[in-house]
Amino acid sequence: MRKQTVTAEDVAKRAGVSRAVVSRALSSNGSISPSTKEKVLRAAQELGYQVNFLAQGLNRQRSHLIGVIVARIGDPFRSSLLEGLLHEIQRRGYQALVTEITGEQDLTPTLRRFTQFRVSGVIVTSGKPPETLVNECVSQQIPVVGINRQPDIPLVDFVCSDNDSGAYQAAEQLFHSGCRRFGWLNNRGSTWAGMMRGEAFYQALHQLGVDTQRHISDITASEEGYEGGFQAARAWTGELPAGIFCANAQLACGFLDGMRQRGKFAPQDFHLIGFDNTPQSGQFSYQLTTLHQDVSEIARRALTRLLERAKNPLQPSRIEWVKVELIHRQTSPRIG
Amino acid sequence: MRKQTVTAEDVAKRAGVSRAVVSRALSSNGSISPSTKEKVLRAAQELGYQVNFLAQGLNRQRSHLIGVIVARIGDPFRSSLLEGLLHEIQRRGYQALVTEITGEQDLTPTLRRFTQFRVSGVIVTSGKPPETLVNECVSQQIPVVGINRQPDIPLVDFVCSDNDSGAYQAAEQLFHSGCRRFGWLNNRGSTWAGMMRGEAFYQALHQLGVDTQRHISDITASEEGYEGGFQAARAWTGELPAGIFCANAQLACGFLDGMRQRGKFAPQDFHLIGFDNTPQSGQFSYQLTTLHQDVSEIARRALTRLLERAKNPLQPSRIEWVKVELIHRQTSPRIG
DNA sequence: TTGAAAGCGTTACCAA
DNA sequence: TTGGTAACGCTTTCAA
Repeated sequence: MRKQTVTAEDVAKRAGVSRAVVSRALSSNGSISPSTKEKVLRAAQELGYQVNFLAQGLNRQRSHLIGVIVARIGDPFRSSLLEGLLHEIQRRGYQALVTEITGEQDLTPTLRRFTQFRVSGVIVTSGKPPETLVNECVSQQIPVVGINRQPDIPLVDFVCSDNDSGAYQAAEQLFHSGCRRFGWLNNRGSTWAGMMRGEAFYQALHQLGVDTQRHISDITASEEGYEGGFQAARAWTGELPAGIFCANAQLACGFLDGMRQRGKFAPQDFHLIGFDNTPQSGQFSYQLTTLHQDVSEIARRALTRLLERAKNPLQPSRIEWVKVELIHRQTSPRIG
Repeated sequence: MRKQTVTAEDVAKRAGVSRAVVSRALSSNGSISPSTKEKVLRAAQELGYQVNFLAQGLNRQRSHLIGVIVARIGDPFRSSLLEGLLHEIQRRGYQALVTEITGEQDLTPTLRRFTQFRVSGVIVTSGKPPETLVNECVSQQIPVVGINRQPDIPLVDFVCSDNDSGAYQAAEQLFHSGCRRFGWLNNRGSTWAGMMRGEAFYQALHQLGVDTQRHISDITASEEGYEGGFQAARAWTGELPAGIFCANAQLACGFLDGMRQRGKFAPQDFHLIGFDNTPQSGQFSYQLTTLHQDVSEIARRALTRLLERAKNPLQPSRIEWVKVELIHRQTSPRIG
């Protein structure tokens, strides 16, 4: 019975050279004459040689793996972000190691596992990794980048959608549509990004001359997602604000439906602007005016930051803000 | 400058034993006295020792990685299936290697990459891997399991939702609701699962005494997903069938919206039953009657099959049908 | 430009 | 029960 897998040794033998030469031919790392290189390549081809990434990684102290931490993939925005990341990771010749966490407590074992695989980098799209853990990564020269997370960890880069700009655009759209009473819809225990959007919304309205104490109401959902928005709408008792801004699309769609059930519709009875521009928000039944997050661009930048920091691990932390764009749909139609 | 990573050697030194003993203490594989085992474990703990999975995998010829092939994660059903798989993979102590493919042509490089990482198994949720490639896996003792794929590859196991049963349940529900003219909605270039559902629907209606030649119409969407269903509804010219069964939830929601735009509503103007029970299908705006696919159960069985075949690579191919359940909602209300 | 050899960190076999 | 040692497959000095 012959050996199952063909190794560099086999290729070397066939090409009449040494293992070392084979390595050089394939990694184009170290000098080699064009003719032997071709000879080796042909031999490798003929034998169907495939590098053993485990051995390669062990030797180089780094695999071609990139760890991705996600949560609640069922959420449409999250899954589209993951899709963007996978695409970009593969495009750059890496392979994604994906872990879904269900809470902060999963972060430690996950990050640890990633280091055990000697990943080339870690992308965090959910949770807030404890600083000590991140330091472990840093000390092992593993770059970490956070997406839409609070950018306050040294030596970690962040790529975030421009929440401020989004909130301003929303505030202006609502204000110039004639709204004078406003609502801010978010769920209890929101993400950092959600909270940023809320704060910026208040600020923007303040700058537009709105009395933020008296004319903005917080609408707080007791849970996240569609269900949270739905319940919040059903539970709302006060007067309905004319213009409502919402932390994300799922909440917004739920709110829309909850209000619909009470016989209230946008844009007739209130305006509503969401965030994320998930596929669902564009569907006929919702047609939600919303801020588009450019997941492809976010993914591209995240990878760029990762690879750059791999070369230069101690450079200061960088934060990149990715432009968001207001998509005008029915729940707050374009003005004029 | 001290060494960056702590190795088994370091632990051995500290515990006053050999590397081999350390290995045994951690893998509980090979005999070791309880006292030394504890000693080693403590030393490992104190040093914060973590096994290098690359080295381990290289030696054992198998990593603790499981490759997962997906496509269009943006689709709600697909992302929930992925979620289920990730959960199950992690629960069993493995780590998922996820690759998104955009077409059949991505399959070969992906599968090849998986073998280069010496994965413990491959789960295919999209695409139909060429038999030669699968044989490569088989010859390397890498188990492959397909989910909702056509079960016709030797030495590969399959886990599928019970499309037949689902189609029968749908047919009965529609028939007993009084429908006598039927429609089957699917998109051009559908998946195998979609086609199975259609065939079974025809069969079921036939058994119920329906003249399948004259009383069932094919409604064929020119593209998949919501958009496809929406367009199909807008483009439909014939008489609207009383009871429509649809290959999946996205198509169904799109169809519902497309009809809604034309002033036609379910269940007043027609009945509609979808497949998948995605979160969206339960939302207030759709309330789609649909067949629930149990993704957790599918994931569990897939992993079970994978691990079992790892032990016994040459056993005959197995197909498991996972029960589906009709969820009664508004588009075809429960009878009686 | 090439080859020999020394690792990379584990595990598994074989003696002791 | 233990320790030595030979793999696992690749990369990378260092000489030649």
